[in-house]
Amino acid sequence: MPQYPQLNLQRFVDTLTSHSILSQEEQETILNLPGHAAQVQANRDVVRLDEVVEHACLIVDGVVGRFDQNIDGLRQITALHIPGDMANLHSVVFPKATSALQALSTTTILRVPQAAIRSAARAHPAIAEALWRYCMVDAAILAKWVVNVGRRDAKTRMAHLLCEMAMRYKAGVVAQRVTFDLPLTQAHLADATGLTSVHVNRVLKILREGGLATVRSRTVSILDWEALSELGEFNANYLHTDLKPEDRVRIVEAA
Amino acid sequence: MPQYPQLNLQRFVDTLTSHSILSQEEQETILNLPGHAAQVQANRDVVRLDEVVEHACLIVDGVVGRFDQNIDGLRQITALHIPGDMANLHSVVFPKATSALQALSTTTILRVPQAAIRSAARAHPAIAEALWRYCMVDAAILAKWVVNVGRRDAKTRMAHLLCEMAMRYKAGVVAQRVTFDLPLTQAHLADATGLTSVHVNRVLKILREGGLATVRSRTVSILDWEALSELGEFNANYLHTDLKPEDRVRIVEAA
DNA sequence: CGTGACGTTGAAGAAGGTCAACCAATGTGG
DNA sequence: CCACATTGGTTGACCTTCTTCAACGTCACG
Repeated sequence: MPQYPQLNLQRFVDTLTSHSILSQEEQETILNLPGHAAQVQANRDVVRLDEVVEHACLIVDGVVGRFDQNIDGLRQITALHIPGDMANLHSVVFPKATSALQALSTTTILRVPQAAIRSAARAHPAIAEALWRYCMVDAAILAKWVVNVGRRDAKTRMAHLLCEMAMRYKAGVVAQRVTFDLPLTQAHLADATGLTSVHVNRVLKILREGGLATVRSRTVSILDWEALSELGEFNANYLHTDLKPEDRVRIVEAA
Repeated sequence: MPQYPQLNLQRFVDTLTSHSILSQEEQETILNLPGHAAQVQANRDVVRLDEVVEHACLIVDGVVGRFDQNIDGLRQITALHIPGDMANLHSVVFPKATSALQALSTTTILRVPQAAIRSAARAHPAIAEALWRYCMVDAAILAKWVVNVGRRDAKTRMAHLLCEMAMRYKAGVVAQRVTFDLPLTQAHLADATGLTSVHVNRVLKILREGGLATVRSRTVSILDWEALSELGEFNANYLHTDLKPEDRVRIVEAA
């Protein structure tokens, strides 16, 4: 299946071009990046802590979490990566992993050699710039998570997370309803929100009984987008999706 | 005072070269960046939310915080920037601010035009690379803050923050003691740790009475570095300071 | 059909928040 | 130079949220 990488890289290019301006040639350079697919079982590391990484991981299917933990082994997820995301693009500039990446469900990834990404970036400064910008969107999400975990109560936290994931999955809102696949356990949601799984369970019950959303182990159904996003104090700006064309950026002049 | 920018930019170059490899010429290019100094009073915005920024801010003196808040106006600091830090370097690739920057004490900043930074990056790919890497260190700190706020109790959180700031101030450990200037109020510490100022006060009392550290409104004295860093579960790796020369990175080949 | 992973629920307890008062230091205008 | 206001720090009493612990349910799978 020679088209396999291209097919999946297209989603990455789509993300890049949603905030950066890339010429046709530059886009094709990215589409032609090599990569080999691999499957990772749930709860297996994609990247181990302190590993020196030689590939960036494009998520093709499934979900991958970036993990850290406190001394008691209490885990905290600092990022969730879904299909189309380049999970550890930052390793292009920092090869040694400062946190582990773990598959949260059976996941298909495309390993793209950093050497190839680097030479693409070297050949096309606009690509380097777009990759940098991509990393900064990740950082903006991270900053929101600090606020979420630091200053919001459990219901609000969970609502915010569900809204964020809905937007990132580009799940369409139809008649206030949104449905998407989120293959996470309640324990994973707990690790992402800084709660216990018991409390996550109670919070989900409240959301369910309030008619806001139902979360089964694989699918999220938001029943009242308006209400849930208000509860979650959710404003999608920080995701930098769907930027108007005039808001997209390019510093490097055209070739 | 024509040497003024250079003097302060030197600290920024030092930070860059602590994880990136830059030639003499590249370093000088950064040192020769233009910039004009400005004073900002405590609690005044350096950058307003949604403002389209034309300058990056090098902190010369004082402390600046990156602020976000929940719907009730409860504030959360997502980053603290101290002298030598380029507070909003990411605005080079994302000019529109997604969070406000506010001075926490009377602060002197050096505003460096983005146009100049961009042309330096354009002329020297290694500079672009080093700036990208700098942003990724910021992001690594952010990820640690998520863990701190999400999974640690109040004492541990505060201890971790104090250790982090001590390291970033490069305050030397002398006979287990460390002292440095941290011009923050307890309310600021609360906003950084996701606690209330009342509880910050109680936690600081515990640290004081345990002989671990004293925090006055302007100076932090860590009395027992060993004990405080253990309590705070602090491991400095993520700060990427003092990398061994062979761990520093350069992708772009030498000119 | 047993075993393990995941979800659900209740009861009790702890960590931290809220409210309110008061103190000390500093600054300001008369 | 004093009256007063303001800001930041301190403390106590009470209350809420979330955690902890423990039990049990349910579904999938070997």
